[in-house]
Amino acid sequence: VRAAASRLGYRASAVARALRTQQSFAIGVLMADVSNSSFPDFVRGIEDVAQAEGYNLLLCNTDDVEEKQLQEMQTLIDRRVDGMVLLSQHTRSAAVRALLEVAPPYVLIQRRTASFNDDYVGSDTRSGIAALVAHLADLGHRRVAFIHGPVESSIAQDKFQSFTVGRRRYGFDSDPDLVHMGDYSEESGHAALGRFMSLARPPTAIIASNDVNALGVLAAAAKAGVRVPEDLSVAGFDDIALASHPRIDLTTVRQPKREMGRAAAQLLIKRMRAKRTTRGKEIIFPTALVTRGSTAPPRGQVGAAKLVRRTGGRSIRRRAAAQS
Amino acid sequence: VRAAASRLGYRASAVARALRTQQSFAIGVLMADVSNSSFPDFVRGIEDVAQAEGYNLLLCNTDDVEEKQLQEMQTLIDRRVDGMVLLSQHTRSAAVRALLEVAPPYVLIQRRTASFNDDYVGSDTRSGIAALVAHLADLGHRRVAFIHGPVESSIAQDKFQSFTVGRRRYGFDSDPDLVHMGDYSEESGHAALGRFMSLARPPTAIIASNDVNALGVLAAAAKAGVRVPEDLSVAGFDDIALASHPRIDLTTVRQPKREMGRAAAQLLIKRMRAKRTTRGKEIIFPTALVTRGSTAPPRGQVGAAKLVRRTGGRSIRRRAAAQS
DNA sequence: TTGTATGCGTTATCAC
DNA sequence: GTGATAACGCATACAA
Repeated sequence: VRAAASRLGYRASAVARALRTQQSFAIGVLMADVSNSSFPDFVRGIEDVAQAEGYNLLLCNTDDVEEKQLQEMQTLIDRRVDGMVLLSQHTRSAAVRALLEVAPPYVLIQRRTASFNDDYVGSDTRSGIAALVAHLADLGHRRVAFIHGPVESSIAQDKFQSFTVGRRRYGFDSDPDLVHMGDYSEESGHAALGRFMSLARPPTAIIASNDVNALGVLAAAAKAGVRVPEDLSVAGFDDIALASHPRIDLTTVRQPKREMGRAAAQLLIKRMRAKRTTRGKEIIFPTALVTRGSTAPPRGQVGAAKLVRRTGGRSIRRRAAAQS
Repeated sequence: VRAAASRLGYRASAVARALRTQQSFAIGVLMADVSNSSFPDFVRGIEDVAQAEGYNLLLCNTDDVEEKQLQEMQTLIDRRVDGMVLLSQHTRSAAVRALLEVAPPYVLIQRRTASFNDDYVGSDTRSGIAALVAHLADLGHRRVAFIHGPVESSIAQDKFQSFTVGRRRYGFDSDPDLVHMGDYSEESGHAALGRFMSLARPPTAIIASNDVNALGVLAAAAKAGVRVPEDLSVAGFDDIALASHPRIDLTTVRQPKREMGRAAAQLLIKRMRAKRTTRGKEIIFPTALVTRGSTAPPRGQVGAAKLVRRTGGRSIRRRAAAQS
């Protein structure tokens, strides 16, 4: 009957359907900036399962500005998205919590709120940093600088805490000067290197807040004539695509970003489909130390070098996962 | 009257409004893969103006597979997006054209369809490649290899044509072996280097299909012990963020991607608001040669090196724009 | 200005 | 099963 008419170009309106059924099959994704290399992998993972489950993604850039984030969240709510993914967003302020209160189901990635009952996908950053610190200690480093990520970021705080634990354990120097309060940007790495290298006693290694940040350190080092790893070891966190490039060859901690994005989307969709509200679930992915050429024994520590047997090429040491 | 009730959490439904007004204030963006570094900058530019104009972005990954693209396009149409941005997508096949026929306004980025009357935003790739070829010729290169992007890409074809013109002009060798049919991937660069270097007479320089592709060449060169630029000059196209990193330091052709994204969104919105249909408009951005450390005179051409005065640091030569 | 009815294109409900 | 009808939440047109 209507088959004939339908064949000739008719397509049901998803808008009308959304109004009628009260579900839009749209998922909002909030992030600081798509063009920051830290994020696209997560987005891709989210889209992988969203697409498979018939959902579309609404992308919002917040530039890490809470004001913009609130605005975009409101927009997504107005659009009646079925769910939201908050990728490394502000999650603790009263204004954000108030909006989340009236928001559709959501899941957090890379910014936890221990005090709240949210769905969360993250990675075992503490173990990752611990492995990294152990690696540097093995190489013989005792004067290790640390670039702190955004102060309000729970992940950045976790990393720092894990660093302090390791620092104590291995007897690293703990001058306040060896900690730079920065963020995840490349510029921040640039600035940090400048500060660290102008110290009376510069560090022999730097742990950056993440890979993008570490790229800034590497760039600044190259410009300043500081050789890596001969004069200075540098490590990052993330294992972005570039980190493995031979020209960069950055020791870092890998976290499976695309997988994490997938998991977040799955968690979210599950939550969206759930009839009754249950406790927030956390999925923590294991991290893995990826040893590359940017870390080596410190100068004048030739002895220590012998302690470390470089196997064939690069080595990846996996850390146990804490799944909950 | 209603002010009171409104204050207590009421928010108009964008879904209902969309149904009623027949405009969704959503723009669909189709791209191969967000996690490919070539794309996020464009997306960011699109979002800049979309956001300012009250539109939201629906993101779709097509993996450069026409089948997926068609599917996503259909989804966007079903969702009644007000417009679509086709970022380096298939645009010539009958199936795609048929869908575009019934689609809302759209704009093409980085894949032109001269035979159709579409809105288009691109960059002056020909001039860019011409400048690059001239640069290599100035350095003394006469045996220059070329990695061809996806065969169906109009941009890739443009680049190749411009290359052949320059090749003839400067009397470069024109062995068929010096052209590798590849794509924009890093792997493609890897493969190309292997093939070129195993030639009886390897090239002294390689022009990659884009920066990501060039990164693959650099990586493969590093692994194969081919020194850049001493043994081989390498150039890319795009000027992605990493290209300027001191460790990469890639000579390339810059195109203002974020600006192009912005222009595309503006063009699209203009088209969406237009009452009568007008001719398709093309906006071509100028490109600029960015000379960095990955290109140098070929071995045994010390004389030629003198022809080129490296000014201070890096030099950027701007090319005139063709605006239409 | 303020109020009331109608329709956007679906899905769901109800009667047949 | 098949077909008519209401309702989703707005905007608009029209009446008051």
